[in-house]
Amino acid sequence: MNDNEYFDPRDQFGFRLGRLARFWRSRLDEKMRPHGLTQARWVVMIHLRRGGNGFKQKALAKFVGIEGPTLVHILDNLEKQSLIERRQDKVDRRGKTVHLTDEGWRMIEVLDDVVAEVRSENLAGISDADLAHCLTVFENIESHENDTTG
Amino acid sequence: MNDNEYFDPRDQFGFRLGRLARFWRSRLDEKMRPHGLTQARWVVMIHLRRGGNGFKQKALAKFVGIEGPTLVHILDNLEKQSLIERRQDKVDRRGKTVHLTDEGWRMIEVLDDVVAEVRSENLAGISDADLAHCLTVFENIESHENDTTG
DNA sequence: TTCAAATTAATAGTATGCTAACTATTTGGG
DNA sequence: CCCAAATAGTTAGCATACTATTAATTTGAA
Repeated sequence: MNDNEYFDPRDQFGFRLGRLARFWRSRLDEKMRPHGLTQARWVVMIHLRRGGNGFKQKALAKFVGIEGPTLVHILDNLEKQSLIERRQDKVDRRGKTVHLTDEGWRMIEVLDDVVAEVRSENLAGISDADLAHCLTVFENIESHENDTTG
Repeated sequence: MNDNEYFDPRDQFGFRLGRLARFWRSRLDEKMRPHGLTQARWVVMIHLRRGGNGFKQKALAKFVGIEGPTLVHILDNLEKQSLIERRQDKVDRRGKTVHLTDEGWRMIEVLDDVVAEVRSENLAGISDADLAHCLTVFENIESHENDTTG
């Protein structure tokens, strides 16, 4: 008997999660490549749109769920592409605020279609209820963050 | 109204998936660090155990779900740690087979406990049925691999 | 048999993500 | 006021992941 066929979902979950995340990223990167963007850069731009311009970098990193230095590198690239700009914060000279440029806004509109296409391909045949169920499980797992009291 | 509260699960799925995968990896890496291992290296070792020693590198990469060059680097590190060894394939001199060392087997036994601990922390309060449901959704998404006929 | 095509692993170069350490600035206690 | 501590962003260095390319070897067709 091939024991590859018999999986305990608890044993498999972490590995499958990572593999699917790689799969998802690679599909998105592939479709975005002609536009010169990547998943990571697009995610940052989307959070700027959602949260409004003028985020301080630290707040943006937290909103996106990445660390400061990771954001720095992504912003460097987005700035080189003229899709965002950093401005010196007038109140606190340590800080910088991040803003989408006009070109950035236009890029988001273009990429909305690309992203919608990838989503509909990846999620074809899967119901909203199934996805919502997954998201609930995801939230439960993340909520165990520092809860090692058991 | 803060529209952060109203999420379409289809819009959110990709982002949440990536964020949870980062969270999972970071929890595992943190617990494995004292043993000198990482999630990526451990996943390769676990697949060697599951599939038996003597994989050709190409087959192992496919089994793990990563690309050849990524595996090369991970094997370089595992070999430096004396946890695996590469052997020249006797039949096909282009190929190499990968084998767990005695030390590798011992490490796996030690890490089984660590991994079980992380799993039980991360998955506390989540039922097998919920996880199995997620895995089914994951499979459905991955099955759309090259199915862009729509 | 011989040489082009395919195959296997490795190397080069890039992107993303992390922690630790550094620089500049602000804040707060003496 | 002044200096220690905190904070914001950056830099350095590492691991992981990818694609494109290269080197060695095998395969297969003329």
